[in-house]
Amino acid sequence: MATERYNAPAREKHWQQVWEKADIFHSKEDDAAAKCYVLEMFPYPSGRIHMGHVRNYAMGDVFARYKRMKGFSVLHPMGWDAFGMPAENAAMERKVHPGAWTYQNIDTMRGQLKSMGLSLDWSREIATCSPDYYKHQQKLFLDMLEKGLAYRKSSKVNWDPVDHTVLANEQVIDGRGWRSGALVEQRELTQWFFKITAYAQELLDDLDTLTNWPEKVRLMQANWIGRSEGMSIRWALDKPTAPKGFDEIEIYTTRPDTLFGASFLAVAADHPIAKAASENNPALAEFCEECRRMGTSVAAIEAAEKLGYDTGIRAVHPFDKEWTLPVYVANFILMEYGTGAIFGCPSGDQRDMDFARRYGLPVVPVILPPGEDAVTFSLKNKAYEDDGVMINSRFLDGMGTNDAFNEAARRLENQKLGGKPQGARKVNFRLRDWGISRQRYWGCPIPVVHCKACGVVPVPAKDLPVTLPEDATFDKPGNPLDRHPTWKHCACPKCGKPATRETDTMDTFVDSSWYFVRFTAPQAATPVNAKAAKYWLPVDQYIGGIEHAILHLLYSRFFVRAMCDSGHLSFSGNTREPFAALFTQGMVTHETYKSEDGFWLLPSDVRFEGEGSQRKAIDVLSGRPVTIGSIEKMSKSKKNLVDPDDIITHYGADCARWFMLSDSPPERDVIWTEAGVAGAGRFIQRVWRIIDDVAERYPEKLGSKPSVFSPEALEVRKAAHKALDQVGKTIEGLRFNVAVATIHELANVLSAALSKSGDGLPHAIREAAELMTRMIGPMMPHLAEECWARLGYNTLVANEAWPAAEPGLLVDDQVTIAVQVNGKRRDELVISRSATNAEVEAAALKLEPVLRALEGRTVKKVIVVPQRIVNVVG
RNA sequence: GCGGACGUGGUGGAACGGUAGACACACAGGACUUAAAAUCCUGAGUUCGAAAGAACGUGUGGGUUCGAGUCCCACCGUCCGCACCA
Repeated sequence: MATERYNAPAREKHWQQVWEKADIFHSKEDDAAAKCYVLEMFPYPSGRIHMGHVRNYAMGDVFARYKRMKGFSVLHPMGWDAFGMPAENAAMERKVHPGAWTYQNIDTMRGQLKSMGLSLDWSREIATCSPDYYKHQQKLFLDMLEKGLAYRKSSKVNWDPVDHTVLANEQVIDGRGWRSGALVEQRELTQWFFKITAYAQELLDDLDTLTNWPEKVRLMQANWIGRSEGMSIRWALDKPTAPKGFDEIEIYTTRPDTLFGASFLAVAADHPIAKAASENNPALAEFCEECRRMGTSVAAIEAAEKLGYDTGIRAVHPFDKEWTLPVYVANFILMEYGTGAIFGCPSGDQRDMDFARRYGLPVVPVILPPGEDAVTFSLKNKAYEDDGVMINSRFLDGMGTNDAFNEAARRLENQKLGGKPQGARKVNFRLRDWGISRQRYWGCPIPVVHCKACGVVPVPAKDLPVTLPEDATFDKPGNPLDRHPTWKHCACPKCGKPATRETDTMDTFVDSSWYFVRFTAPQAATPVNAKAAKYWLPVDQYIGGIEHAILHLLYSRFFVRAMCDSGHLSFSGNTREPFAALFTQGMVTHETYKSEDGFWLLPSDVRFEGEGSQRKAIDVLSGRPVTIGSIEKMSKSKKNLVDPDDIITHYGADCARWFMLSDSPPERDVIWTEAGVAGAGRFIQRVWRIIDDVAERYPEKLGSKPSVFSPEALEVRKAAHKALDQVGKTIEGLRFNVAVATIHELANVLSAALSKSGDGLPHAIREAAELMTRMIGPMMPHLAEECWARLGYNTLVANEAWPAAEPGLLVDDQVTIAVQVNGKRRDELVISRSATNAEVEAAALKLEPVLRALEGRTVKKVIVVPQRIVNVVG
């Protein structure tokens, strides 16, 4: 019998050394084998790994190890998303250089990840802050610049007054910086942009090819891209009322069918006409200023308030020269979308309705909803925005919405204003170009030079990388590169005269938009090694947090396309998608604890008394009661953290991995509980005891199959092979919690079998033990090695093939069939698998509970689903 | 407001339209022990019943079906995303 407990922490170190010495996770391009590129989103080196990392990397590792065992040539790399603000904040607060801080964190976290026993190819490790990485990124930038995919323009930007930097629209959440939480201001600055909008249609269309992505993510991206089909329509302005130099206004609409319901036009505060009209109208100028101030922040909060100002200008209806409409400046019109001007149809749009009611404008219903009567139909204050039949619309009357759209469009296309068609069909996208300029030090320098004579001059490729100066200062806010005494001064690459470097660095999302490409050839002299990229890409299974559903994933999808179009990359298939399959795992959550005086407490500072509703928490230090709060995502601010290091040194990495994979479906949040971890730890000991027991009793490696198996032995064999089949399938589908349950079941069977006897049972038990050892290999790799060695093998489970289940053992000769009467289960029937429907029916009708349930009624019908169920209808 | 997901025992959760509650946690009883821990065995959806058994059970109400946790419709609740996108 097993005497010693399995000492996980000690044995895990041992097996990690064995793996490392054998260098078994080193991946190579092997044309003879099918490839599998498994990738988890690489971490930001914040200092220490957290439980979210443990969960993410445990899942990826199970998949990678399983695929290795299945014979795939696996690429499973790791690196560091190493540029970004926190390093600069650390520099400011603690007077350490961002680089030193970052690399120190990387060292710590690399050590932590290694202690998890992940099957990573560490020879491919990359850090995006290394010039070895970002010099290639600068080359990519230059080539995108040449192709017109990177450009500079002046634009209103989101300025974060705390971080002193520009933010992309995606980084502004509810009017606040995603990192600092500060209210974002609008500023006019010249910025670098990537032309992601050039790919809007392709990025949208190709979402359909991503069938192994969560539907939710595809939908979120589609909404973000925001395609709409409509028309731009030019309206003539009524001469006497128009400002100087303006004789028409162009609006964008998706509903030209509702033109006869129009009662006003509205333009954005930044619209040229609004500006012109403001010139000799101080009150209007003040109103426009007010709108701008509301900008991103307050507008979001006071979304309900629709305000406008009548410019006095009147526009002529495109279908009726005698009909003029007022032109307003309105706070709910965005200059950035469409043409920054609309026509308002109050009956067909709720915003327009609100506006019309506020300013006493006419409301003419033009669409009759299905089932309504034209005579009695009225709208009150609720617009009808759906389809219906046109009314009050002259030549459109009686048409359906679609036909009316087309008819209005046709007429406008053929109708001339100023010699040009008055209307044109137009597709509009919500997606805007990606602003990548950041006024920060710790990022990839944008490799261009500004010359008074030559303008913007790209740094020649031979002069790359443009590296960051080591001796920057971080003692005050603002851009350290800009205030550096010498760094920005250089000679113009074109004319040689004194010039200045670009001091903006790139958004760190650029770094993570192609790291998965670089992993395929991390030491290549060019950004991409074509052969390696062709072999490994796309990523076969990408795993990460749902929080990147839009930003990182959309940028990456854009970036690989830009890399293709600038000659760096080519895909063999007909889509250009970087991630063939995506899985978004849930968060790790934990209870929160608050002391009497309102401070958050770490779980390790709290002890518990009582159970269930009587459960009370007590502050370990003060002995005073603690309020148990809601279960939330583990975060530094709420202190509901459990340190992975503590778990790994106490219970071992396998335990942490196993717990993370147990119970909760991987896409859902998992609640970290002490009891759950302890349970996982107990199971590890149990597996060890079982294997130790088997090895003690049956020390011989599995030999040839005996000719006779007792029923008990056969049951064990069936259980083992069914489990093998099931575990393989569930890992394949990333349903780790089900795989865990299956292994539990097998352990139960195996442990029970040890107290039985019968022909062939030793063989069956030994076989089941050997199978189970390999089955746990992907999930608890260290324990598997220990068990495998105990079973007498000197090979590594990590190098073993995933065993093939015997098909004959996956099906039963005798099947249990449920017997229902009128859909209610009354009994069950054990019958030969090959029994005919008639035999099953006959057997079912003899069952006593069936007869009882029929209560003498005649049988009307019997439905037999072979090997599953019989339903007697009576 | 719009869009989406989800709702199953005390808890986490299983379940190709076919025996609901696998597996685990927690719980209770028992064995082992001087005792405890560890371990092993047993029990358990709810209600009625000593038991056999019966009725009711997957948020609520309808529907489709021989049969619904699963499909359809409406509602309630929870969570997430977007939010004046014309």
